[in-house]
Amino acid sequence: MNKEYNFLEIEKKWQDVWEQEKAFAASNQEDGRPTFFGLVEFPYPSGDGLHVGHMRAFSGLEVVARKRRLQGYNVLFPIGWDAFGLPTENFAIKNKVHPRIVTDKNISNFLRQCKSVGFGFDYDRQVDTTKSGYYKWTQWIFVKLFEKGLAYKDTTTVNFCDACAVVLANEDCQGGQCDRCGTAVVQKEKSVWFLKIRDYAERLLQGLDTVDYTERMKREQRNWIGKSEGLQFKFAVVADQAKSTPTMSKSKTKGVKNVAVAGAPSTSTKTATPKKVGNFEVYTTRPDTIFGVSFCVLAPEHPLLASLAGQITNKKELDAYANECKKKSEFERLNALDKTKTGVQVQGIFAVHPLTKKQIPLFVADYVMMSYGTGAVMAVPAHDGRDNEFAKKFGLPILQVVQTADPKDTASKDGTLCNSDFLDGMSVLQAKAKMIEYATKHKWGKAKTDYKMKDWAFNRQRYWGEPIPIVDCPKCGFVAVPTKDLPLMLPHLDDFAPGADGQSPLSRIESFVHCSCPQCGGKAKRETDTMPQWAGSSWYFLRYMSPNFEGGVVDKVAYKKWGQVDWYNGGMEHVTRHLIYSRFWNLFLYDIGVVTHPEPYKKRTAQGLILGEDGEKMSKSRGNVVSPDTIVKQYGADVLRLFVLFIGDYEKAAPWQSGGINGCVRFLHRIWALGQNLDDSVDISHIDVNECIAKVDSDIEQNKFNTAIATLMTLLNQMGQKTTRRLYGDFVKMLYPFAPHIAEELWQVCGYQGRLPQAGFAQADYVLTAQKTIQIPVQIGGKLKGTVSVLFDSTQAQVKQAILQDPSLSAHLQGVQIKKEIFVPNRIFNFIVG
RNA sequence: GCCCGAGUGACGGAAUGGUAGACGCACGGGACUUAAAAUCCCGAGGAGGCAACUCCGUGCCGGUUCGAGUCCGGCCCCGGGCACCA
Repeated sequence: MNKEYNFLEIEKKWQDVWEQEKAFAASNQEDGRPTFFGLVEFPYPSGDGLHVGHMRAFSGLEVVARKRRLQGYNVLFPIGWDAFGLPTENFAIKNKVHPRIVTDKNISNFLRQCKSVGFGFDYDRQVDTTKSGYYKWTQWIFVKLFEKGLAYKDTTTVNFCDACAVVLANEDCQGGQCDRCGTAVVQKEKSVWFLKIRDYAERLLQGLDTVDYTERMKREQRNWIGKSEGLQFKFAVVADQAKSTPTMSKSKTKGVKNVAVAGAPSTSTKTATPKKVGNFEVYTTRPDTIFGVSFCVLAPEHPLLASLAGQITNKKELDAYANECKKKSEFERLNALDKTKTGVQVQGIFAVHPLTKKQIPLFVADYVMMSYGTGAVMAVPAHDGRDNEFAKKFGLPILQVVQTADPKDTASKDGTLCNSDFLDGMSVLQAKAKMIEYATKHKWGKAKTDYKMKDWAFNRQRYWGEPIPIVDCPKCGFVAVPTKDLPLMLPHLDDFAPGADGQSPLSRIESFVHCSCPQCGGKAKRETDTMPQWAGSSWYFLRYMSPNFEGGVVDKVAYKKWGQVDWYNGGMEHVTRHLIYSRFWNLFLYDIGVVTHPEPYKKRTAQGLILGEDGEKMSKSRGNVVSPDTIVKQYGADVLRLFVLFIGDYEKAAPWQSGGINGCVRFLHRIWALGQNLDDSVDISHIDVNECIAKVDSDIEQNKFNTAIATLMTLLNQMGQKTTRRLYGDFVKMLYPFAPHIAEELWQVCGYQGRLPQAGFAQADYVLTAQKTIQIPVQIGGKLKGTVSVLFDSTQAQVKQAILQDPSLSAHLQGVQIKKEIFVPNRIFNFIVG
C-alpha cells in the first residue's frame, strides 16, 4: 500500500458498498444470533436540514450498533421521520406549497445527510408518520382508546397559543410558553378531546422502577406525574345569620340539607342556629395541621360561588375579581415579580370547621387553582408559606399547631403537634395517619391520592396531522370510524391556513365534514381537528419491527423477535413529553394485548447539546449553527463522527470548537501512515494492549465516547512509527465503530482477511512478553516525595527494598521514626512518621 | 421557594479515596525546507532557584483520613427541572 489518505474517495466508495450490500439490514429471521434494538429519536424533517447536534445524538448509538455488529449481533438500528407538524405547515402556508411536497423534499435531504456521514441505519425500514399506511394505525390506536373510554371530549379551560392558533397539552407549554413559538399561553374555554393519561399515572410511576433510565430522567418523570397523598374532606357552609333574612331563598345546590349544624359555634355571638346552605371539598397533604385552619380559600371560578349566589352578599365583587384573574395569562401569573397575594372575602357565608365547629371565613384568591385538587384549600397560615402570606395581608389569625426544634422553621415536617386536641404530642407522621383514620371513621373525609399530571389535550386545529377518526351523530353521539374504513385519509387541500375563528382547515371541506353515521347510517358530521405531533411518535418504535405489516400495529412474529427497545437515546427535553406519552400508549397497547412488554424501552440515555461556538444554544436566529455538510465536505465524515463524540462528555452540553477538529484530522492521517509500516518484528511489549481494549469496550457501553477515543489516541502514540500486523488490525477494529470508512479501507488495503464487521471485536488476550514495570508513588508523612520503579504486583517488602535502594528517597527516611507503613499494591507506599 | 447537576490550565475536557491536569486544541522551542504550509521531535499549572529542588495549587470556609478534585458539614456562583400543586 502506498496511497495518500483520500477521504472523499474512500467515503464514497464504502457508502456505495454498504448501500449495495444492504450492510445494515436487520433480519427478522431466526438465525441464532443475539439481537440488539438500538433506537434514536426520529427527527422532525425541517427545512434547515440536520445540524451537528443531530449528528451527535445519532452518533452515540451508531457507535454501539457498529460495535454490536462486530460482536456478531443481529442489529436493528432504524431511522424514520416524525413529519407531521406545525413548522412544515407554516412553511407551506407562507410559500404556498403543499406540505406533502415540503415534507418529501425535507426527508430526502435528511436522508442524504444521514448517508453522507455513513450512519448505519436500516434504510429499508424507514417510517414516515405522514404516510397513510402509517397513520392508519395511529388512528386505529386512537379508536381503541376511544372504545375503552380513554378518549373523551370535554368543554373546559385549556392552554391556548394565540400565535399558533391551537390548543396545547400541558406537556406542550412547560414554563407557561408555547413549545413551538415561545408565545405566552393563555387559558381559553374550549371543547377538547382528552386522553385519560391520568388513569395511567400510578402505573407510569411504578413502571419507572423496572427500567434502566438515568436517575435524573426518573426524577423528572416522577416530578411531572406529581403524586401526592393526603386527605380529602368536606367543609359545611352556613349562611351568616346576621346578614341573611329568615325568608331567604332556598339553595338550588344538589344535596344541600337544611339541617342545623350541631353545637353552637364558640366564636359566634349570634344566637340563632346557623343554617347549612352547602358544602365544598378540600384536599390537603397536611391533615395533621387541621386544628390550625383559620380560613378557607376557593379558586375564583369555584362552582360553589355560583350555586350559593343567593346567600353571597358580594357576588358582584367576586365576579369582578374572577374576571381580573382570567385576564392574566398563566405566563404572567408564573413570572410576575409581584407575587403578593390578592383575594376577596366571600360575604354572607362561612365555612364550618369539621372538628371545632367554629365558623371560619371564606375567601376567593387566585393562588388556589381550580385545576388541582378540589379547587379549594384549608388554610393553615402557621405552616404554609402561601397561607401565611395571605393571612398577614388580610389580618387573619395564625395558629401554630406543630412545634419544631427551631421556632422559625414552621414548615418543618419533623415537629410535634400542639394546640391540636387529641393529636397533641404526636409526630407529624403519626398525626397525619391518625387524622385520616379519624376522618374516615367519622365519615367526613377519606384518604386521597392526587397527581399533578393532567389528561392529555389531544386535538389541534390544524391541517398537517392525522385526522381524528370520530363522527358526531345527532342520534348516536360520538362514534368511531370503523377499522375497515381506516385510514381516514387526510383530504387534499389547497388552502390549509387555519380558520380565523379557530376552526380547523378541514372544517371547510364539505365533502369531508358531511358523512353518514357508521352506527345508524343517518346524517352526521366528522371531527375536523387533527392529532398532535406526539401521536405519531408515541408508537413508531413498534412500526420499525415490521414497517410494512398490513394486519396491525406490529406483526406478532416480528414483535416476538425484537420486543423491547434495548437502548433508546434522545434528548432530555423529551423526558416529560414524548417519553411519557409513548410509555402511556405502550402500556395501553399492553392492556389490549397488542404488545407483551408493559415498558417500551429497557434503557434510556440522553446526549448533551452541541452549543454554538459562542457557548449559546445553536439557532438560526443567533447565526451560530454548524452544518454537517460543511464539515463532511471539508474534512470528511469520519472526522465529523469522531469530533462530535470527542468534543466532551456525551451526556453534557459542549460548545463547538472549530479549532479542535484538527486533532481528529491528524489522528486519522497518522493512523493511515502507520498502516504503511507494519512490521511483525517490532517489540510491542511496552504496550498494555489488553487494558486498552477493555477500556474502549467498557467506555463505549457507558456512553464515554470521548475517553474511548482518547484511549485509541494514546494507543496510537504508543505504537509510534511501526507496529505489528495483529496490533494494527485490532486497532482498526476498535476504530471501526467511530470511523467506519477509513477502518474498512485500511482493513482491506493492509491485506487483512475477510471484511470488517465480520472480523469480530478486538480480543483482549495479548500475551505480555515482558514483565510490566510500574511507577509507585512514595509518600513520607503524607507528602509525596517521589516514585519508585518496580515490577507489577510487587510485594510490600519488594517495594520497600526498592525505596531503600533509591538514594534520594532513602535520604528522606534518614533520622525519622517510622511509625507505620501503608501499602496499597500497585498504588502507593506511604511511611507514617513520628 | 423546592429538587437535581456542575465549578479543575488560555480553551474542550481526564482522574475505582492513592503521582491532579490523561487525550486534544491553542502556544513556545527545535528538525526538515530557499521559504512557507504540512509533518516529526521537545517543552509547558503557578511562584522561586543556574540547578538538584522547594513552596503553593481542582469556587470559598471547616471537618474525616496515613492520604481528599473525589467523602461529610456550612457557604458562593453557574446550569437544568418543577413551581401559588394545597
